[in-house]
Amino acid sequence: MRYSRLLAPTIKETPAEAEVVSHKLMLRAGMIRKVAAGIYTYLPLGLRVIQKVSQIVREEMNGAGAQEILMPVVVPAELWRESGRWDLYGKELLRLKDRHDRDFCFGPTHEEVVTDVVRKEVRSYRQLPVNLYQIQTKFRDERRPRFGLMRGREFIMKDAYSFHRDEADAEREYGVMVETYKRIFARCGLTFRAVEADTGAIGGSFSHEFMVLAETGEDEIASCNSCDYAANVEKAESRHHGLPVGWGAAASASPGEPSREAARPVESVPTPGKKSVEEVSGLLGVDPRRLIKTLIVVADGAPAAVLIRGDHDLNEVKLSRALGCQAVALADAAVTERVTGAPVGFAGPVGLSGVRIVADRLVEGMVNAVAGGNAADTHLVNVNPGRDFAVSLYADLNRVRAGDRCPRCESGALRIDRGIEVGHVFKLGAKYSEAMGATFLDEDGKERPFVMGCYGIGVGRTAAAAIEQNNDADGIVWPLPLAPFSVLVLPLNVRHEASRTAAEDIYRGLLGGGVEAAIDDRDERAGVKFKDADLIGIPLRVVVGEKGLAEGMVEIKERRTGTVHRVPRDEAIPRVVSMI
RNA sequence: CGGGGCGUAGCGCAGCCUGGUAGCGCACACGGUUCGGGACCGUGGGGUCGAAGGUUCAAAUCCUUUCGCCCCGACCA
Repeated sequence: MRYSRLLAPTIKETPAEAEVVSHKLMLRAGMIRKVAAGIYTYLPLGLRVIQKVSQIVREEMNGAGAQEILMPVVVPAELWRESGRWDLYGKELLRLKDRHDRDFCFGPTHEEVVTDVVRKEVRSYRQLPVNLYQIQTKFRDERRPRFGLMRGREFIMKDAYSFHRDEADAEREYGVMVETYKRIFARCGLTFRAVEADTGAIGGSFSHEFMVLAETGEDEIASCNSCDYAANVEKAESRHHGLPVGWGAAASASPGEPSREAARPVESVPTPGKKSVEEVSGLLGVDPRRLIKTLIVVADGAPAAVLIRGDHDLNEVKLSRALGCQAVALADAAVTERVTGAPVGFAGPVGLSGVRIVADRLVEGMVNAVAGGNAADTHLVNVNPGRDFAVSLYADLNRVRAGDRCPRCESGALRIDRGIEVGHVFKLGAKYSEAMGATFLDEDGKERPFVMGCYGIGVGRTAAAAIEQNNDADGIVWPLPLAPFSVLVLPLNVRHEASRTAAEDIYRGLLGGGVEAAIDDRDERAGVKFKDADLIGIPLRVVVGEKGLAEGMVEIKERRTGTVHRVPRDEAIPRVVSMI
């Protein structure tokens, strides 16, 4: 590619709309341009990167035995009604009508379509398993698109769906996909982790997310420093031993003996103006672990009280899963006061009526705890679960923190990192096949629903994540496999005949050798070309200058390290080839 | 969806409070000088001030409505 013909409109100033580095740099490097909120045009450089990611995905998926197909973007509502998701999916599903007033949607995911294909075309267990994937533009009408390609409304995704005769084979394929994904992200040159994830609205039995580690990630992931346990914080557990604090020095993360402390009678104590755990524990001189924190929440419209040990935080995702409800939110002051009969800050489980009380499993063993008194400026001490109040449900509701003990191994502690979700694999089971009557005949001639799996990769998001992880003050530092070009030949002065000719020769030689090369043949000052080259982030740069050329030399510079290799011009091509 | 903010040249912004001929930097075009890290000088083109309505002799500026975009939160295969 000749830069003089390339539409790569780089900009010096950062557009105001960009918040994260990948978005800023994609705009500045002339890779993408916004058309509407969360909707972008991919300019030539951006598209080349997308194609690089796609090609890696394609090769690895094909290598794993999957087959590429391409499904429609516009999907008739009937299919979504069959699965029940037409009514469940909500506003993220972009719905439209055709000229006959029939309902359609713009596919945000394609379980229904692919299940429809397979139920029509696959009849026998002999035809299984089958894994079909596509790389396609999706649309989800996100409430709040942001961060450029990281969370767009329209985005390119690889989605794969596998169909199996039984659970065991689905699990086998799941394992194959996990390994395939690891290869894909490794080939992309990314630092990532596969973590256990919440299955969310799509349902299914278990799932893993693939997280590219980056400060700006929207997700938090907990991982063990000793074993290979890693999970999204939404789902992560820590080791409790099911105990309260073993009174004395033991911390939550340490094993302890069950408390032998004898239960004492409840007493009311004045705690004027002391609302937070810190204030109350400070006033009473007790360890925060001895407090029961009572949160009033609204779960699918109904208020409930949630009990958490004082030093812990509520994990709302775990709570909503435990309650089996769709939406959980902290209640506002009015609801809290109505439920507890007290100002915010003095809620407690004792004497609460009319609301469900759910508690973290750690609360169950607490003895002589401190809790709100459901009256202004009042707390209760020596509160004991079971004796003083009833809990309708105990569950793990604790949000893990760095330093918590690993739930899987004896010695490990958890650390928390931020990550960008670039891939997600699910075991779906028969949810869609049953809903849509997608069945096959097994060896016994018995009709059975397909057992399914689904596997997604955000292609554009992967490119963005690569930038989040690979950039410096001058711009993008592409990992070679994702770079729009491997090498840029840069004649310093195209009006200098010998430089231009030498650069053209090298450029053509590289192309002839199958190297993805570009040449900056613009009549621009050297500084401008250098700045653009750094911004765009092409891994290798061959600089052809008048002085060097006089000595028969050119320079090869590595974008990532800044290392410059001075080589004879005739050796430039083999040197470049050896470096990529 | 709740809260906050912003829409003025392609981009980044000032002007608005206190109404009176629409500005700056970058980018762009032309001329000259320059030429290994986003050059300099000069000249020039480019604006329905997001849109609609209202107040006023007069609206980018004040009022109302509306659309778009951004941020925080909630939410999110």
